[in-house]
Amino acid sequence: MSERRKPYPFDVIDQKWQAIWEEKQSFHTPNPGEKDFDPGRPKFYVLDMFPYPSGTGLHVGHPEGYTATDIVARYKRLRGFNVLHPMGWDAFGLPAEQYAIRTGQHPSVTTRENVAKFKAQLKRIGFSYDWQREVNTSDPRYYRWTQWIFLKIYNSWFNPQTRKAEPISTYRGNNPDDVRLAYVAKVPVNWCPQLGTVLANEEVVDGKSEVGGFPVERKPMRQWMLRITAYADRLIEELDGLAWPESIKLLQRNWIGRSEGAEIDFAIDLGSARDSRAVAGDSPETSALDQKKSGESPDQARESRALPIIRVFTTRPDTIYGANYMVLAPEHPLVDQIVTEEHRASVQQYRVRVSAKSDLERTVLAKEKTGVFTGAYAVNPANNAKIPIWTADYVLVGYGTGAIMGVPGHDERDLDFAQKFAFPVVPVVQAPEKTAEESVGFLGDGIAINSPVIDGLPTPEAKKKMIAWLKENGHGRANVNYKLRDWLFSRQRYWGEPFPIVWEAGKHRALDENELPVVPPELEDYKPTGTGEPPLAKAKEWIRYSDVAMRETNTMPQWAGSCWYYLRFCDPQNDERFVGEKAERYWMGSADTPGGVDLYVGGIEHAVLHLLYARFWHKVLFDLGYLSKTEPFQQLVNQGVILGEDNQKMSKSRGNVVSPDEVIDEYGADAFRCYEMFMGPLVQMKPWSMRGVEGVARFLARVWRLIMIERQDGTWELSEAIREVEPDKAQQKIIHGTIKKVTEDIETLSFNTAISQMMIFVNAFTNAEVIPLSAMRTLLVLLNPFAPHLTSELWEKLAEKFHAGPNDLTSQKWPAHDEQWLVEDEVEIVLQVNGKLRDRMRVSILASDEDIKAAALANPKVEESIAGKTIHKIVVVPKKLVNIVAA
RNA sequence: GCCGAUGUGGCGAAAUGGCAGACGCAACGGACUUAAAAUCCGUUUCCUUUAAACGGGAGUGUGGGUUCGAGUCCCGCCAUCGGCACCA
Repeated sequence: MSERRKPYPFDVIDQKWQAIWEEKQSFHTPNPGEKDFDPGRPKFYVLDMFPYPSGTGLHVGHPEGYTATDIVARYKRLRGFNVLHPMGWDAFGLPAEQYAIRTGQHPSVTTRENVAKFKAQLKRIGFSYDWQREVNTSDPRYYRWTQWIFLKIYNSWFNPQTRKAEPISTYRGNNPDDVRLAYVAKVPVNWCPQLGTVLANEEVVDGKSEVGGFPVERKPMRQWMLRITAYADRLIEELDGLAWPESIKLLQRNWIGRSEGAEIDFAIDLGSARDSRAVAGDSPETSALDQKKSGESPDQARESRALPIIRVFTTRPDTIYGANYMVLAPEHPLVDQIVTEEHRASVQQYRVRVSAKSDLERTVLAKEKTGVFTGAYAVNPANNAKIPIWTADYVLVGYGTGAIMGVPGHDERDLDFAQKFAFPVVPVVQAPEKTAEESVGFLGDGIAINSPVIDGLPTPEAKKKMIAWLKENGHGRANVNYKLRDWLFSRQRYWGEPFPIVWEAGKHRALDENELPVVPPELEDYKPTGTGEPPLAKAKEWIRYSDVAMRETNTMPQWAGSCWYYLRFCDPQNDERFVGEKAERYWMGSADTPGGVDLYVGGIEHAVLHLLYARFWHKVLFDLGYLSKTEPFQQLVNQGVILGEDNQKMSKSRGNVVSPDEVIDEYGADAFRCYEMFMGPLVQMKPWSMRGVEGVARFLARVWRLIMIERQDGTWELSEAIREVEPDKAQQKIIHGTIKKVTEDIETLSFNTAISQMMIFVNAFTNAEVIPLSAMRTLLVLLNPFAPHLTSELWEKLAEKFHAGPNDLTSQKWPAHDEQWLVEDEVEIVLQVNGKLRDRMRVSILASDEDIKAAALANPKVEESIAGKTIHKIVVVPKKLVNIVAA
């Protein structure tokens, strides 16, 4: 490769301009109040999802989104905006820690090396980041504020009245620890033995860890949780005003999984509950998770003092007359209380069997329903029928109340279960145009039947009336449930933010803000303990906070740092505040939008992880008065995955990974950037092609040779063809057409077609004997965001010779197109007969519809086609076509 | 199973309801060259007529529909990809 002569000296040019930008700090953006800040310009905040600096360096997928945002950033600067375009490092994370486990090298050392490598690679591509704003989540000056935000969350609660987070001091209840937005709970969590840590639901895919693909088990552990469920409704509602892809909004809505329905209380039938202890139990334990809620409901206090009840959640209260059995999740705490002696052994056996199953076996792989009878019975409050209570693992302890009423007539799963265990099946909703019998298995809305209270009512009304009836009679109430669970926020890791928390006499307590940052101790051994105890527990000195207090030894998940980095970019050096008020208001306070970052580009893999977590933190900080907007990201764009040349996902094992370095070595940074954008629409998945890079490189070389010609000795000089002349009419048309198209295309992120248009421009000038200087200067500005090195060099060359303005392209103005050059005096009109193309003709733009009709009918090809037919209609579309309908 | 996205030449793709295939790749032909590379010019959806040219027909996964006119809008189906997945 190396011997092939370069089509233009991109290697020299790239280095030269990167050095100039670095030296002049061309892309540094001052904050309000700082030197050189221009308040007269509008602001634009364009952000990339910052990378985890892995040891393997960048592949060509990373810079796809980065190139898109860089083009927008450079374009907006040329349009006179103050542009915030930063980059940083999501630097806490597993690989550095695992490397440390293998080698003993401190993760901070590995991280520093990887960051240096990433940064060098990004700089080679010529991105116009403001490197003075670089942040690193593993830097104590950064994570000090991550810990500070945690304290804010810890010291807040969600007031359901105001629907906002408020300082915990405003809470009037007895125990603030019950309502904090950060709390400790012993719950079944996703424990991954291989990784030695627990994981959030969002990090578990098909029962395996998202990182590494190791099996994950359910295990009850004491962990830190963040009360994201308090924000479930707002996280759904406040998506509405955002310019995000509908598919991502939908993904988030589905993940939150709001469903409206009712809670219904089923009394346990005393006649069958032989174990007197169960009946005598005075704790109205009704739900595995929502005890607090039920404890507050007024109608329950009245009736359940003496009797245990089973509370279920259903979205179909209108089907209650069809409920002829109940199921408790195997983990449901009431199972032990209600099971009869006769069935205790089989229930116990069943529970053991279930607990040995992985999530995968319990869900995806479960082909047949399983379950056992508890021996106990409940009473259906609608018809007082005595119905058996079973336990079965198709009911999940983590959703709703962990118990259901079985309605085999109108629920697929219940029908499966009923068929397997031979329960009767009663239709209670009649499907449209079906008989009652045929309505078994019908899941949609119909008419209530066999249901005295609501007979004849259509489903929506039947639901309402049934809920009202249940409420009136003290058997239930309307309720909303979510799939979203609270966010499991602690990890058993070394390389993460320590919690600013100490434990004293079994209770947690927040450290004071001025004790931050809490820096992790040096360790010799970073290995997970394997017991679920975090590695920090090994630092015996460090964990002793005082004679009576011990430090929390869990660390925060990697998401913590990325939850607010976009805020820190606004004011990264601030040691007084997580972000200065003025800077936050300026960069994050866009007028008339709910969000602050104007354009956020990144991978779709964060649709329900980072993007949900960051929105949650943002709302808490907004509620507490620290931020200007309710949402962090106004416009979101997901770039498509770049596949290998073999159309497969890029991976080391397939050997199809392309590194930006090899591409830049051979074709230069500008060709790399342009190809990334020319491949196809930004959001689309598309395969890499080295041939394609070559094509784009040829285009850039043609631009070079429009302006430069090669001497005998192989050096380049400015072409004599460039003259200070006015472009002719045809040239004006293409110049202004290109200005218009490229401008519109950048605004809509259609970079591929913008490049196509510039190719057309260049092709049009390629063999011109005289090339107007102004045309070239326009082209260089338009192409600059895409190919900044090449255009800067050529701009300078032209400026030197023609003494035309400053020789720095970055201080130029984006051109505006002039519509007068785009209007034509004559247009081509398409002639159709019955919608089929027959001929074309040129007519004056001033021709009337009548003129055009007459000319069309006089056209010989048209005459031929309509010969012997009757004309029914003639459609004239001005400047476009004539369609003659004839038969 | 449910939800969503996408189906256009040999390939990446383009097309406010109005000339399908812009632009690029690959391929083929030509110019330049002793030769090659590079560069420049041209051809290139498929079928078909013809000695050749001019022609003719079909065509955007598939079947319908709306419309003077559909790649584009509507309904059904098929395929691929992605998400969720016993969520009551």
